[in-house]
Amino acid sequence: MATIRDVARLAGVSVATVSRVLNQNGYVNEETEKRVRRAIQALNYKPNEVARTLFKKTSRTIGLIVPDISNPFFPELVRAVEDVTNIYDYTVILCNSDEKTEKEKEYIEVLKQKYVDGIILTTNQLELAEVSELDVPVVVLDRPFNHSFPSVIADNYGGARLATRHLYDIGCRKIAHLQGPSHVVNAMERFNGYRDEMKELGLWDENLVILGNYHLKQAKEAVLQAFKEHQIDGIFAGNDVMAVGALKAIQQLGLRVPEDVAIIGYDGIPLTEMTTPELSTISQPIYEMGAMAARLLMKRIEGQPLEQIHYVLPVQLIQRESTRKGEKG
Amino acid sequence: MATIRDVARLAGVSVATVSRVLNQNGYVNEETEKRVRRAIQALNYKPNEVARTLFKKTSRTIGLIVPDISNPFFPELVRAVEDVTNIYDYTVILCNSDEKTEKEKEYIEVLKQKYVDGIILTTNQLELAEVSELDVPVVVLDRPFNHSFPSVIADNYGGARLATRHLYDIGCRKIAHLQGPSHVVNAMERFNGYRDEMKELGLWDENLVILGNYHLKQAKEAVLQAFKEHQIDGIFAGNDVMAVGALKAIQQLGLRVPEDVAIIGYDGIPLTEMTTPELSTISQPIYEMGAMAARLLMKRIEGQPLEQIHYVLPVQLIQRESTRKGEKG
DNA sequence: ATTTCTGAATGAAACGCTTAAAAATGTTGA
DNA sequence: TCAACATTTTTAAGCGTTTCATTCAGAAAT
Repeated sequence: MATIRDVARLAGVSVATVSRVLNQNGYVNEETEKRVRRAIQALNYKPNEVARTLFKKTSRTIGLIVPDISNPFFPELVRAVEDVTNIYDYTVILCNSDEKTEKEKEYIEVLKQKYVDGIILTTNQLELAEVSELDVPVVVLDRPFNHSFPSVIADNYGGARLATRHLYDIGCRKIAHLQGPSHVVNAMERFNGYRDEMKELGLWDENLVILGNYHLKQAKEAVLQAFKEHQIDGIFAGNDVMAVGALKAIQQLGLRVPEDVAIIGYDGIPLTEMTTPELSTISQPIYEMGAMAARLLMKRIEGQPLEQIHYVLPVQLIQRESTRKGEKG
Repeated sequence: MATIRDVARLAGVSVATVSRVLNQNGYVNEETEKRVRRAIQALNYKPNEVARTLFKKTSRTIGLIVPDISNPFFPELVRAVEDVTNIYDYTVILCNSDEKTEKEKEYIEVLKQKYVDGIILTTNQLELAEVSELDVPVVVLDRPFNHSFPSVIADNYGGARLATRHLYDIGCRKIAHLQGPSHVVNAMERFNGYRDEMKELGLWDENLVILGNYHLKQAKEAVLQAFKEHQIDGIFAGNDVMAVGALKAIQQLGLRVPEDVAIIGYDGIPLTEMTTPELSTISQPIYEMGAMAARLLMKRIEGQPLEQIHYVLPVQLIQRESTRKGEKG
C-alpha cells in the first residue's frame, strides 16, 4: 500500500503539500495540485484511516449496542442506523449486550479504546456511572434511562392504552396483559398504560396480568396456565413475539381468534403479517427510530445543536384479523 | 486519558519498560513490574488501541458483509459471528450490501483502510478482482463463489432434493418450486436439487417452477397466479419467507394445508414455528454456520493452518404440520 | 585483569498521518 | 529600493504505541 510519502516523492513535493491537497485546506498551487493528484492516481493511494484517527482522535466509526440482534425487533433498527451513518461515511461496530451490565461495560471500554466518535445505546440496566462519564456523544434508543442524554423512543404508555382501549372497543371485557420483563423499562411503561386504561374502564384486575418475559414459549405456557384459572376474552401482549405465543396457546386450547379471544401485539414487526390470523399490533416506527437516533448522533458528533433532546415518536394501531370481530370487520 | 508516557513517568521508568510489562515480553524485573502495575492502576490507564493498530497493522476488528440484516436469515448468523469473535477479543463492523457490487466494493475499501484483520463475506456477485487482490484473510459464508477462499455453506443441493423427496413421500405428485433470484447462487443450487429429484421421480415439469424472488409478497402473488394455470399439490419454497407467502396464498384460495397442498420451506428460521399451521422446512444450522465461519477466520488471522478449506454443513428435514398428512402424522 | 555473558532498562526510530511554524518566493506600493 | 504583505512550500513536531539497538551492571569465564 502506497503511503503519503510515496505520493510526495512521485509528485516531487513534501508530504505536507500532499496532505493539504487531500484535506483541501491551506494554500496549494493549481499546477502542484494537479501533479499531486496524478501521483495519487498513479499509485492508487488511499489515505490510511488509522494514522488519521490517531492524530485527529476521530475514527468515523460509531458503536451500536443492542441487547440481541436475533431478537426480531432489532434488525430493522440496526439497518436504519447503518443506512444513515453510511451516508455520513461512518461505519458501525455492532455489539450484543444480552442486557448484561458486564458486557455493556466491556464493550464501552473497547469502543472508547478504538476512538469511536459516538455510541447508540439500547439498554436500561446501565447505571449512570459507567456511561455518564463517557466523553463521546451518546444517544439512547428505545429505552431511556437518563435524562442527560438525547433519546429516541416510541410512546409506549400511549400505545399500551391504545391497544387496551381497542380491545375494549371491539367488545372485550376480560382483557389480559402479557407483560415483558420487569427490568426492561419499555415493558413497564406498556404495563402502566394497560393498567391505567383498565382502571379508567373500570376493568382492572391484577389477576389478568400474565408474565411472558418477552419470549414466545414462556408466553404460550403462561397463557395456557392463565386460561385454566381465569376467564379471558382479549389479550394485549407486550410484544409481537408474545402475541404469537398467545395465539399458539389459544389455538391449542381449541378456541378461535378473534371470536373467542382477541389478540393484539406490540412492535409491528414483519412477523405479525405472517401468522394466521394476521395479528393486530401497535406499530412502532422501528426504522424511523433507528434513523432518528443515528441522525441525532451524527449531529452531536459534528457539534451541531439539537433542536430537541428527547424524541417520543408516535405509534399506530394496526388492526388485522386477530381483533376483527363482527362489528368492525 | 492517561498515556503510556504518564504511566512511565509515575513509575519512574521508560515507556519501553511499560510497554514490555503490558505485552508481557522482554525482560522486566519483578519489582519494577509491580511499580508499573501500580502506576497503571493509579492512572486507570488503558492502552490506546489506535496507536497500537497503527504500529502493528492489526486492529482486532473484522468486517462482516451481509446483504441485509433485516432479512430474517441473517440476524442469527451475525449473532454467531459476533459471539465467536468476541471470545477472541475481536470486534465486528457490520455492513449491509444489498447484494450491490458497488456497495460491496466501497465497504471493502473502507474496511481495508481501517486495517481490519479479516472479512466475512456473504455475497455472490463480487468478481474475483475486487476481492481476490485483498490482502486480508477472507471467509466466504453461505454463498461460495471462489474456490481460493475458505468457505462455509450448507448443503443446498442435497437439502432441496430432501425437501422434494419428502413431498413425494407424503403423496404429492404435482410439486411446484418457488425459486429465489437467479443471481443468487444458493437459490440456483436449490433449484438444481429440486429439478434433479423431480427428474429422477419422473415428475419434472418446468411449468411448476414459480419465481418468488425470495420475497413474501412476490411469492404469494406468483403462487396465486400459478394456481390459476396449473394443478399443484405440493410446494417446495426456496426459503421460509416464500413458504409463508405460499401459505397465505393457499389459505386465500380456500384450500387446506397440508390436505390440499403441502408446503415445505427452506432455512429453518424461527418464523416457521410461528405460523399456523407450523411450517415444515429444511433447517440449516444457521448459528453454526456463522460460528464456523468466524472460527475459520480467527484461525486464518492467527496464521493457523486450516484442516479443511470448504465446509459443507448438513441440513435437516424438520417435519411440521404443513406436510403432515394422514399417513405420516 | 580482561573478556564474555546475561538480565534489566533505556533511547530513539518507526507506524502514516496532520498541522503549526518557518522559510522561500512573488507582488505591491511608497 | 525596501518594507509589507500574500502565496506557496517545507520543516519538524506530534498523535500513542512497539521494538530494535544500545547501554549498563554484575557474574562468570578465561
